[in-house]
Amino acid sequence: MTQSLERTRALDRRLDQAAELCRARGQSLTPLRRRVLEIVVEAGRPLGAYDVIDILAQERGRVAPPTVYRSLDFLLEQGLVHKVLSVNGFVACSQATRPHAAELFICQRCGTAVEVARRVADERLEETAAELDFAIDSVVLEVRGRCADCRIETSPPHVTA
Amino acid sequence: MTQSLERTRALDRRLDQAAELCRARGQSLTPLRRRVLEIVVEAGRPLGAYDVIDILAQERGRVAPPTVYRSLDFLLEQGLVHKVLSVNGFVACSQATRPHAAELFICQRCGTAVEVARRVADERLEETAAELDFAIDSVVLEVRGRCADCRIETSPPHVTA
DNA sequence: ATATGTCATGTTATAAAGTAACGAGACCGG
DNA sequence: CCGGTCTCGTTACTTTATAACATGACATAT
Ligand SMILES: [Zn+2]
Ligand SMILES: [Zn+2]
Ligand SMILES: [Zn+2]
Ligand SMILES: [Zn+2]
Repeated sequence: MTQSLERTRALDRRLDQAAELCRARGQSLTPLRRRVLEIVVEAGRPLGAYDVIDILAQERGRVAPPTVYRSLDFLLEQGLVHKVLSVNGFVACSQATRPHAAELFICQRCGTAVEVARRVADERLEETAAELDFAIDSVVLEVRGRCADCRIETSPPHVTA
Repeated sequence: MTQSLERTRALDRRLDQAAELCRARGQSLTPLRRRVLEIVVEAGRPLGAYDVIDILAQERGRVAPPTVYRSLDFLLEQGLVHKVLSVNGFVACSQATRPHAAELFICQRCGTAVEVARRVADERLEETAAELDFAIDSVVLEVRGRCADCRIETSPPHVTA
């Protein structure tokens, strides 16, 4: 668990930016919410709500689900994390300056989830929606497969819990 | 529950085709699996596994979850149904001749899910995967919003259970 | 016909994910 | 001080999904 000072500073900066973003919206990144975000950012891959609960519980004793779900819901609303339906998990947004639909490449071996900036779908998607006279509210795009590091490996998933 | 004879025949034909498809693959669409598929087709929108359980239970008494989940898993493998992550549901595939990723437009008011044939994503998706050196296994694309019928309505969701 | 194997299903129990409802403390403005 | 709002704690529960084991049907081999 020896994280470099540099990384710690970068993390703090990131959290400060998130706090500022919330403040600018008249919302507050409370200590709990900040810590939950920190946990998710540090993980670097999607975490289940109950993973977060377990981590928090080591620090503060029993933590009930609503405590964490509320914070995660808040972070979702603020666009600071994304929900990953494929794994029932939550991952930190890599570009949280404004809310957007996530486009994720999720490795089924190591569990990493890479968020892609460029809109992969968009044009044809909106065309199709227009043809259907369908009013888009949100889009879920999740690509499952093997990341560069894992595509050689034949071994079973290990997903370093 | 007065379904027209025509519709019943069309449904039977569809189920027969599914059976033939399985047979051609050395698999068997057993009575249970056929009935589960029928239920999902008849619903015309995503059903939860427990919805299917309830319907089956009216016909045969207590039905335990594994019974239905196994059938649904089979139908998923055969590409006869799709899982809809957004609603934890299962919907009949509208073009099951060969397996494919579903691209679904899901109405959040009435619950219908329209499957689109044209690949909305593809080109740019594969480009991006190539750049990441990511080996695609499957793609989840779910568009949430309001269908043509529901986009006028302001009332709350009713999702005719 | 008896044994062996495979497949589908039944059955029990439990895990994993998510939410409803209520209450207590902090904090702010009247 | 009081009333509202916001955050979090707590209890209990619902919904979704799976593990593990048992049974019955059918096919094939001895
Ligand atoms: Zn993002
Ligand atoms: Zn990987
Ligand atoms: Zn389909
Ligand atoms: Zn609708």
